[in-house]
Amino acid sequence: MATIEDVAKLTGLSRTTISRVINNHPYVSEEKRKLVLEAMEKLGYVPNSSARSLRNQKTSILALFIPRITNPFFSELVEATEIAAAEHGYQLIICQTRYSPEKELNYMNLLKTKQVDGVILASIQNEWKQLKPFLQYGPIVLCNEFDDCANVPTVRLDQVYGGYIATKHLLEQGHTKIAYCSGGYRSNVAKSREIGFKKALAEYKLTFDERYAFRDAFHIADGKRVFRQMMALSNRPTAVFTGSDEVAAGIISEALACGYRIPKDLAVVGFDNQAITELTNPTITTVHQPVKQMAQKAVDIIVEKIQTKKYDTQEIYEFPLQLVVRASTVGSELHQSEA
Amino acid sequence: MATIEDVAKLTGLSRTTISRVINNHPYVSEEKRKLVLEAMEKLGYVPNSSARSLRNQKTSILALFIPRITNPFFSELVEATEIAAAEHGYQLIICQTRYSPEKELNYMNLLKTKQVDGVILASIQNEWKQLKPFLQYGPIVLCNEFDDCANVPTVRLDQVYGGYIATKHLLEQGHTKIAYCSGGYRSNVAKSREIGFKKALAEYKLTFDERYAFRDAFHIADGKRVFRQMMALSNRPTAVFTGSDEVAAGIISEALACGYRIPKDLAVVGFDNQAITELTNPTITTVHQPVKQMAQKAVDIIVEKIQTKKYDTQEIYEFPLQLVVRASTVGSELHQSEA
DNA sequence: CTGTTAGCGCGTTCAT
DNA sequence: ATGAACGCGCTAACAG
Repeated sequence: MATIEDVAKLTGLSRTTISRVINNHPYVSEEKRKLVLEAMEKLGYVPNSSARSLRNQKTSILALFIPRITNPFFSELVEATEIAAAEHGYQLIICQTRYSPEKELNYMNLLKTKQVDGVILASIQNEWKQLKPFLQYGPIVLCNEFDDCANVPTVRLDQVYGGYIATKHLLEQGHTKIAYCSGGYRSNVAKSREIGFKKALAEYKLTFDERYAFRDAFHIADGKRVFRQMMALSNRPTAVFTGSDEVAAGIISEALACGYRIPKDLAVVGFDNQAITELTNPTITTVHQPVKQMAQKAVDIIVEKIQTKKYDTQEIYEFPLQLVVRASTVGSELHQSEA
Repeated sequence: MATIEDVAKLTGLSRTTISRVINNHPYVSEEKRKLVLEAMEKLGYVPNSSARSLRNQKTSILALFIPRITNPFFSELVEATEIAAAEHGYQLIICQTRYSPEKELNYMNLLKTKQVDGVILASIQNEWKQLKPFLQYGPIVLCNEFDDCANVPTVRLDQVYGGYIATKHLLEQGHTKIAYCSGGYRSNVAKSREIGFKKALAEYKLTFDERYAFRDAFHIADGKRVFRQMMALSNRPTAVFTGSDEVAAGIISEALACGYRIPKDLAVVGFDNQAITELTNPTITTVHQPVKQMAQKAVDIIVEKIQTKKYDTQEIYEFPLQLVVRASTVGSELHQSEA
């Protein structure tokens, strides 16, 4: 392992000059610069990251918190975040909280121990007051998930609007008995969608029926379960809003297996616009989320915060959502509403 | 930011003693140990990772190389690897090569600059001779992808057998014109499956028809394209082997859209046993890969190599694959072969 | 333009 | 059982 000292010796220069060449400092003669570069090449020298991190108080690593990566929404978020981070010269450490507040808090120590320069929270498992103290060690940026109490930059999507347009679409198809699915009680994303859902209902003079609410639907299997629960109700819904395409796909799958027809017997709208929405039969009406833009913005922001060292600024960046109409809500026998 | 020095001052002890407490060394009186622990608590002290990394020549970070994380197979691999790494006290940096040899080589510098303690390659974009020189900086373990020239630990699956059982299953259904899809020419995983594919054909006295081979199928869209290409052939295949469930799903989707029936007009077998295999209609016959075990083993191995510092040992750990028969290959009108 | 020097925060001989 | 002192590899004053 060649060190900067080895390069200095070989060239007969000082460590400082070598360091200047490494960091592209001015005031190094072209002659010596070439000499150094050659020596580095010859020795296979590369600066040691740990030493640089210690000296510069900077690791060039970001941590991204997600519940689980096998959720396609988060896969896409990780993909985009990793690419954006790389563009800024940052590496990305993945932290899967698996919906556990303890694991989340534990991973937060990465910031405290200075193993990462900043944390991007794409999901939140603790109360903000639990997380807030970590702000003294480095920047935290919320991306996707949010918390009104959090005095940090937040990049998010207009989930109220998302819940609204999806529900309104169902209402426009003539449905009045619409069930509601979401993933988790704790998530503000889910809560916002529910607000949008209710808002749409209210516009049609309908009230929210708690018997139609299923707030613990995350996976495909949950969708299948929810379908059976819905069909067991005395006054069955004719449409269902879900918080993810996975759940929607599960509902559709179970419905078909039970001999029901989609959307004739049950209209289904998903969320996320994942690849499966075009593979199931029928294809799934859903809400598209601009994940790439959101991730890019979150990285841009955190990189800026790392530089300015001002962490407790509440800035909100919101991106719009878009309804994508497919076959799970509009059959040929029904009137259509949107292109 | 409290340092070890601050704790020393507060307790009136030396830095050495504090360090001993941090690292659970013996020869520290219970009395002082408690004193130190209290002081650490009071100051909110936590050891600085960069300093420890520099001093110990160890970062406790692993790098995992994958082409792209949105491929569900790799999502699952990342999930399992992150969990296994955490169990060993390691963090995981994600490196998406996006099938680019340059990006792969670039990420390899993480090992050279000592930013990570080891590299797990789940895909390979370069010739082994390009990668080999990095072995002098730290351990490289192959996981999933492999290379016969590579003198490093390799954790892999029996892909020849995987190609064999999937193809044999199709042959047992009476098919004789079987197309072949794979992802990439470079991958030894794909090459192995092709060997198994041909082996099964040979047992049935059939020869491989190059016109039936499509070696550039990765995504859903590729599946759709391949279906159209197959149907444009003069002597159409009646079955198709694919290297991923995504491609299989794409083929099925396009086939149905074109009015064909699965498996009656075309039997399709996928690979990976992803969630979508149970969502499409018909469900997809596929090959299950024990990703979790593979990831766990790879992490165990690399952690061991980091400790022993012996990197160039060619050890091979192979896990078996399993055929999962679903509806895309066996219809009610066909004779069935396996439970 | 270049070199000398002093740490960044920690762990670890080697004494005592 | 405890401490003094050195150095991991690098960068940033400060001199010159």
